[in-house]
Amino acid sequence: MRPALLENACSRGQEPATLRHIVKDRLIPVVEKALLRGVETGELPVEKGDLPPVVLERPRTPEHGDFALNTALVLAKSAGMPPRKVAEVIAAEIRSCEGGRVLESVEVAGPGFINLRVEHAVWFESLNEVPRLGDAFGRSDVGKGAAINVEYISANPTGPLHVGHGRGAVTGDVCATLLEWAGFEVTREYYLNDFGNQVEMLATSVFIRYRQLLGEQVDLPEDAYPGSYIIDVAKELLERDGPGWLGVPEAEWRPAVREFAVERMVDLIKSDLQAFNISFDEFTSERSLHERKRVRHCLDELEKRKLLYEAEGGGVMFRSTAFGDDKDRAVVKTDGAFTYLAGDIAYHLDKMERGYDRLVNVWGADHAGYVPRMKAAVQALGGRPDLLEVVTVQIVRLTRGGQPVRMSKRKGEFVTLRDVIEEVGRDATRLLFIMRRSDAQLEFDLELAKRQSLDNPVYYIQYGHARIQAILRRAEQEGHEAPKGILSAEALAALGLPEEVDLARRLLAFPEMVAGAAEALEPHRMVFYLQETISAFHAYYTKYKNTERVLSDDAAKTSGRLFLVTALKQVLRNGLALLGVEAPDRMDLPDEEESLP
RNA sequence: GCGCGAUUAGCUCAGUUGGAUAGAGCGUUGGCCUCCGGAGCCAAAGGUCGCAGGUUCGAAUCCUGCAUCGCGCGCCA
Repeated sequence: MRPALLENACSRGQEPATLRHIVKDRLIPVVEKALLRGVETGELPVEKGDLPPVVLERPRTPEHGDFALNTALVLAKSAGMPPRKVAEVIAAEIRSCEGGRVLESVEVAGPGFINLRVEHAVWFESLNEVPRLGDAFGRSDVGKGAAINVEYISANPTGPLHVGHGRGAVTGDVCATLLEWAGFEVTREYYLNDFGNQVEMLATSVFIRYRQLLGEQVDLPEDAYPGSYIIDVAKELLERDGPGWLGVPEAEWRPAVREFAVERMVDLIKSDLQAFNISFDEFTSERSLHERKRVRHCLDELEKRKLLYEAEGGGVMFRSTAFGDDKDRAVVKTDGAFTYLAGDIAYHLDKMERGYDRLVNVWGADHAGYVPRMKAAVQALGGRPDLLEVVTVQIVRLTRGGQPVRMSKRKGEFVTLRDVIEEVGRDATRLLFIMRRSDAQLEFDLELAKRQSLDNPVYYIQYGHARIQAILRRAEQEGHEAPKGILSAEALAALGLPEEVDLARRLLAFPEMVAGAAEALEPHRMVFYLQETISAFHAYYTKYKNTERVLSDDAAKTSGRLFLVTALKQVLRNGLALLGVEAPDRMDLPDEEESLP
């Protein structure tokens, strides 16, 4: 049975699947109706069309109620009335429309805000959504099933992933998951640059190491890949094929060695990704785009639109300036070969032709200058200006105990993603990589990251989950009845401490937070949400540990609090799952008395 | 030189798309365990939101200019 308190004369039907905030979604129609009534009665001297959309903001301070409405401030000018006067009119309409069943109070405050305070019971009742939806609580369909392609990492297959790739990897992965939760149909994609100079240099590097292994005196060229993993590939090549490639014309060994090396590198990258809990739906090969004549096809499309022209010294230019780029870009070199850009445009055309409604690229900041020409290309091929969104990820500054870790690409000395995962752990690495806005530089301290203490946000968050599990285990041992399904009337009545209301409010904001983070492509919001929510729980726990415990002789209170804590556990689990981070049932304490004789 | 990003507490960073008295963690100082996990909590101190204008009921947030730092500016990929 649906609790009567939530039934409201002014509310209109909402499908649970579209629900983003169960309480807000009930209040907004009330306010809308109140505003319309004000206009109809003439108390609000504005046109119906001038009414702004109703926005319920969450005030910073609790004294300002649960939601704040700024409509009066917005309307004051067009109504020709003082803001507070407008607010009084609106507040009165809201009161009469709502009837005092959901709202505890409607107050005019400050310059003309209307502060709404929701009945405590409404918060707790609404919490029934959490067990009802379980692992799906937080999902919504604001994306309406639109197809969205998220491309990330796309590192050249010329070596292991490094730290910078790692940050892009988690950013892309969590953005993709957020979008899934927000109701998009998501494809995770890796663009494999297995074509062009860099992979040719990879082949060259491997072949030289191969010759060295066979005793030849040859030096590695200046711009070759110096890493020791190249030697490993050369050894594998020797193992598989023997010394037979020596003395063979380049035209013969090169394709074979290249193919072998790229395959090894892709395997290496895939195993790095697996260790990082990252997976893809599609790997699209640049080479295959050329082989399938997709690049030629793409240039034909541009040609049809009269957007190509011959350059002076030969080659072909793309008129990207027609779509806001600084200058036109070459797509065919003077030697007749396609440029990298030509392939990348073809790749984006390919994605467009596969029917995506939105394209998201996660790129390193060093590619930021590339964004205007890619957006120009997408528009040139008939895409909406906002079809392509690019998230740029700034560099990671790696430190150890505050001291910068020096990396030399020239000498092949760089810290790989795998090194970091092995040193500090997968969960810590993932979470710390996305706790900052992606377009801001990130300092990553290896010492701090692997410390298993409060200093480390990862352990702080995971500890919160473990602590709740400990309480639930204790409840079971002591024979308290586990809350299932709907909160009973008695248990509901027993809840009401300010911290309990606050927790309920936070939990119910979860779906909205997920949808907002997805829309903005800002995964770091999730980390902050979890941190703040757990912090609120720890404060509640500590404050009442000697007075109002979760587990007590009072059956109603115990039932209500177990319900609340179980809902909290569910939200933490869902949030951590979204981040791809473990939610441990217990955490082992480090040895406390190591110094005992 | 041009473009992009950044500039908020001693340090690392948030700031809900323009809201009310600008927040968190770390660090500093001082408190709280007859333990539902103290790996926790509370409190205090700490600010010219880089600078100067502008937009409006209202600006850390939007616009312009300037300063500083980083990145980019190839018929490389």
